[in-house]
Amino acid sequence: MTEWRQYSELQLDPVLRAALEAFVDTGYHGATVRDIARRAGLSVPGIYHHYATKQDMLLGILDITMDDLLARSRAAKEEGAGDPVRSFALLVECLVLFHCYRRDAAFIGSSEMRSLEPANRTRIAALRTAQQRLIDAEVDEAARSGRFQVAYPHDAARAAATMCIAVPSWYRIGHESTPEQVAERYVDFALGLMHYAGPRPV
Amino acid sequence: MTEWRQYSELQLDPVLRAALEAFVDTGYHGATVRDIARRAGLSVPGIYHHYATKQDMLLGILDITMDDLLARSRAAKEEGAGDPVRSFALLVECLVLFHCYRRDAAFIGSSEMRSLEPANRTRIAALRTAQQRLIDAEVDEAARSGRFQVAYPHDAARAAATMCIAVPSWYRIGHESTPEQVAERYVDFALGLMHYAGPRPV
DNA sequence: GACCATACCGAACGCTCGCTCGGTAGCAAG
DNA sequence: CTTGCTACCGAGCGAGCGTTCGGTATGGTC
Repeated sequence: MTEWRQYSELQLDPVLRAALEAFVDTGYHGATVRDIARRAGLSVPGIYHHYATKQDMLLGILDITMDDLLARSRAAKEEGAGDPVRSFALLVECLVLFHCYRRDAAFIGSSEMRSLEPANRTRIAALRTAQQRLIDAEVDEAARSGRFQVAYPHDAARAAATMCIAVPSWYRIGHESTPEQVAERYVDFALGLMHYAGPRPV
Repeated sequence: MTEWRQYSELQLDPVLRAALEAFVDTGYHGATVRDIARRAGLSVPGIYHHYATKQDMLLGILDITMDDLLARSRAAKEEGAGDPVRSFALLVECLVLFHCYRRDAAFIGSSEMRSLEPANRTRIAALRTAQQRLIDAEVDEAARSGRFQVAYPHDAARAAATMCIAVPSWYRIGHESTPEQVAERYVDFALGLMHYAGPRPV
């Protein structure tokens, strides 16, 4: 994954695609297997031929989504290797692009964590923690070298991440701004939040 | 509401208190009326003596919560009247304190909007829009006078608000930081996000 | 003492839920 | 031309859902 800015349609089989639509509309508990089947153009047993339980559908969506995000984030971070301010800016850009282009999946990823059974939640939560640590590491280093003037680096990193994660709550494709425009603005917001005073690194 | 920084236990009757607990644990659709009844120490018909439907319980919680937030926000804004930077800072402080002290109710307020029936959603959404407009107005004015160096004031205001609204996703009372400490840090983050360079106004 | 409103409850109604049973249709391999 | 595999479906199971019915107990009013 070197082209982390490049997005084509998310690769989901028809069942997961239908499940994702249903979960976005009514939430995991509110979505019925009959509704998912109708959206997929299948019967209810047709759905169960592919996935053993509704829980497995949620888990499948979240696994694919988090793998995609982590791969892109690692590539973005790599692009700025050696310069923590630049790496941080690229991570924010990546996070916003992802939450615009993968809006539905990203939205489910943050809103339906609690609908996972404990063992599944533990696994997915670990992926989300890994994602946050990528950001924390760059902020820590930029703060240590004095380029970010921030007294509580982890709090600041979390604040920056959460404002990106909230993007799907208001953005959708077709919005007056493109994902690239939103990402550019959010990089600027995030650097400001860190009280970064130098030149914009992206 | 002049003492918008003061918090005592949220005034909810036993049924709404139980419903709020249940909604936080499993979400609106995942919570059952039997579960709410058990938490309230009542039978199922006992619950229906007080509220006609489960939907009315969600609506009651959201109404009380949004009224509380809006009253506090208007008071906070008033305290900085005449100085938009100060008003904005007070609004952010108020928003963070609220999302710490009223964590559960605030969490439901942002996560269960989609579980409201259309007519109810419209009403509550209007309250949330009013809340956002309070912030927008101050950011607009601070940007117009050049004290906030931000090219897209509404995007910046939304970014600032969403990072505050996300606080309940990680904070709970008993956290190593007090609500007042979190609020102070977030005011600093929000002002940085606006590229504010002057003295801290709070 | 009759009346009424408030605050509840045991039992159950009709429905929908996640999920399964016992199939069929199509197709490739032997 | 049988066998076996994949991809499905009509019908329905048992459980649990939101909600309701027909009560009872309590306490205040005239």
